[in-house]
Amino acid sequence: MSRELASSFSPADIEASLYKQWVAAGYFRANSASTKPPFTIVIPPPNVTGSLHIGHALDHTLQDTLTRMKRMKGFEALWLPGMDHAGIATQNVVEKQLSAQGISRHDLGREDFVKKVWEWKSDSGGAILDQMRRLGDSVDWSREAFTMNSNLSTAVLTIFKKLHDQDLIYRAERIINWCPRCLTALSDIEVDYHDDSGEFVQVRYGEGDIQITVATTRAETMLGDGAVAVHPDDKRYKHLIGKKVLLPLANRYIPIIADELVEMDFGTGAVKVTAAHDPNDFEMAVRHNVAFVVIMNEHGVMDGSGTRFDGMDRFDARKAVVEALRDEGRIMDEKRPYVHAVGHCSRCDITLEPRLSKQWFVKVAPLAKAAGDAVRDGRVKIEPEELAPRYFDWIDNMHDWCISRQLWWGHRIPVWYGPNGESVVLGPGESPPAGYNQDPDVLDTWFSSALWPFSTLGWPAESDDLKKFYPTSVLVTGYDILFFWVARMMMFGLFAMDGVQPFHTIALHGLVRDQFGKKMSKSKGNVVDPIEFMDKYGADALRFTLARGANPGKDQALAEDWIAGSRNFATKLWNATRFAMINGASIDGDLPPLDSLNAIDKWILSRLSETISEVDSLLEQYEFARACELMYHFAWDDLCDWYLELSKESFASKDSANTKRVLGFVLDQLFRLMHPIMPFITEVMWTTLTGQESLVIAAWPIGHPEHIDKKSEKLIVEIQEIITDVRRFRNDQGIKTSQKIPARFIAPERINDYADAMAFVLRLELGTITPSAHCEIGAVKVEFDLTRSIDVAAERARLEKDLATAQKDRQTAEVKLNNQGFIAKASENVVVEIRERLEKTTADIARITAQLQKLQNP
RNA sequence: GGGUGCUUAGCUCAGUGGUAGAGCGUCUCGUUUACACCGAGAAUGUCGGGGGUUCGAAACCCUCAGCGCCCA
Repeated sequence: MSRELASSFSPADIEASLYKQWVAAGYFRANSASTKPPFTIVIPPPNVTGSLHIGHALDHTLQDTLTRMKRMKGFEALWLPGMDHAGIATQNVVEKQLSAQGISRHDLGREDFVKKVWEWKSDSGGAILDQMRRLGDSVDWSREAFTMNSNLSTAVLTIFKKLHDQDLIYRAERIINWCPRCLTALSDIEVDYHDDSGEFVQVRYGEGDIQITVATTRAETMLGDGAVAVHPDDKRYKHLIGKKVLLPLANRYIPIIADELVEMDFGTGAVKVTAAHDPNDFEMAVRHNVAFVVIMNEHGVMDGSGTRFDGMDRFDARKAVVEALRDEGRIMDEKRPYVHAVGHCSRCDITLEPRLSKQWFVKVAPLAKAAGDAVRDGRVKIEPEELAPRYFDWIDNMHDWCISRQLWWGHRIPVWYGPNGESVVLGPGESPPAGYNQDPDVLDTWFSSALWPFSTLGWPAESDDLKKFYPTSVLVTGYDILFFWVARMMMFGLFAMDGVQPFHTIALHGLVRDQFGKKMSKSKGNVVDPIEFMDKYGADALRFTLARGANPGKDQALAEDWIAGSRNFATKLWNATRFAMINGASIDGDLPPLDSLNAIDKWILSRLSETISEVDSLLEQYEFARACELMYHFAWDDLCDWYLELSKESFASKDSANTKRVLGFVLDQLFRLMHPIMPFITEVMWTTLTGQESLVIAAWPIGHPEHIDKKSEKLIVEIQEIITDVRRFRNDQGIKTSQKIPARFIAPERINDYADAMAFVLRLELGTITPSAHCEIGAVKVEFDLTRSIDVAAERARLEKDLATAQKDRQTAEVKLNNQGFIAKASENVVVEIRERLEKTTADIARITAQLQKLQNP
């Protein structure tokens, strides 16, 4: 194995081949027969129609980081990949292709259409899978799953029957969200509400003594009114309750009813009740036995009202109805535009229509109760905790779930109807009686993805995978699909697996936003492409950027500059490693005994151990951003800026065996620590450094308590202060970095031991000199022979600034110590700390003042 | 309308009671035994407003204002 790195790091050259090697070596394959403890993550299945967007890149980076870390920690780590068949989305894609050829799915027929979709899937579906390889996802490809595969379909049939047998699935006529374009029912969560500019009109119903004015945003539905409702306590209308009022245009008489659902303060306090076209009205109608009048067909076209408006599109009808009412003098008030939230199809964005329709539902109450309790009693933890109330709020108030869809692509509802209206639910492998026909509808896609944590592991079979890897360890996903998917997995998981929760922890992350924190959207044109970023900066840079921005449950802003910054960080590490290896960094043999090391070596080992322990604990708590921050500063500041600089003198002149070994150790451990976040570059650097097989299967680093050395840390802080102050002096005096200055240290022995190292960093030539200037840092004096007089003004400015700082610091310390309350009540160590601060600043002030005086009267 | 979160440097964000931080950006200087995708140094904040608790508040409590998200 070559033990030298190329002069520059080129991600594009190595990433793809490294990934192939990892897969070929089988590192990502989990073994259900293993005796190691399991660690399982199932991937939130992307849509088969989807491609990798920046949100996936974040989600996958976090999951991969956890999986890789656990694998290194000795767990049998399984990250299970797969895709969702995405009913409506996929059907839409294929239908669009067909319509380009002038064919509709009905021309093909159901069987051929479904065949077409499968063909589409094998030709162009799953583009995202290759993009996951780019990102470095360490998923177990041998277990790749798809919600429409036969084993997952078996799971669907099994649970449908089980739910049905326990009366948790029923068929009923209800108001559901209907998409007049996709021609299917939608569940509540497939509805996107956004503000539309509509109208709000008040219409006078009735004649003579019996008149009442109602307010509505959907005037055309008045043709289907079955009643007018008022609040029972509303004095304005009390006398009208129970009377019948004339419904204009339709020329029918409808009752005036009283119901507490009506808000007295809203509009006129009287509302029209259109039982077949509004969910709230539906409820009232059931309570009061109001007639259901259907006036619109599945395409959103007026139909069945028996008026001249039949045949008009719903929006044309709205205008026409208002016009007709105006002609009759029945419009009492109009607000236009009236901006209000309107439901749209989450797939095609068309305005939805509430529609009375016979559909299949899951009775969620008992399931949701169990799903809420699992979190309430701590069996499932939501991270961050702040998001738990949102979960409860939703799951404790959930409506029954409409699961039937009028589509062809999906799991067909396993219910068969007999010639006389009988019905039978079939489990896997069962056949219907002769003459029975299957329900034409398919199940909501989320029905099958709710089974994902166990259907992918072989359920309902009692497979080895299921035994080994269920329940899964953690579910990592964006808070935006907490309701869509997470809650449903909770319900079905607890139900199907006899109360065993599908995962121990739900770790929620936020959304990726643009550099100004704005939501990314196609219309704003601020959408970024993760593939482009990987092409340009490498997968590691993208991963590091996303992980570094990932604070639990919080959105993150992302700018291309920041990915470039991560690339710079990768380059920095590369160059540092190259330099270290040229100077003989080594992992051969044991670390030298601690007491044989100099303070610089002891310090970096101490810092390394602290960093490892803290990063480990942060990653275990899903605190990716903070973990990255620590790694970044350890690597760049401690290691590159200080340790390597302070060690150069030793490499250049002395026996540096200890430092070479320590440096090798530090790099080895650091690469292990960073590998889960930046797998590619760390793999190349580590295998080159160590000559070993792969970091993917290397052991995770652990902190060494015996390496923690506060004394050395304190000493190095002192040395850093001295170096920084001398650099400031040189800078203020306009002395070039390259110019060597004769100098000497007057310092205590513990500092003086490192005079050579400091001199090397500071470009000082130590020796006997005639000083013409000096710096004082606490008890340390550094004298220089500048062979010219110093810039007095610059030096005075520098000292005066130091003086001001010291004075300010002393003052705040003094104020505290003069406060009797502080002395009496503050904790001992805080008081001691402030006393020390007072002493130090007092000494500093005296020293600086003396220097300033000398400057004036040399 | 109900719930919930946020407001800290020019920008994006950390910071759960003890001298205000990071990255990027800005300014000055610089090619010295890794690295200009770099180094050194510097500037920059009455921590949204007002009240309270406390010896001490960016942090805890109350209140107001603005912004955002979820649900209806």
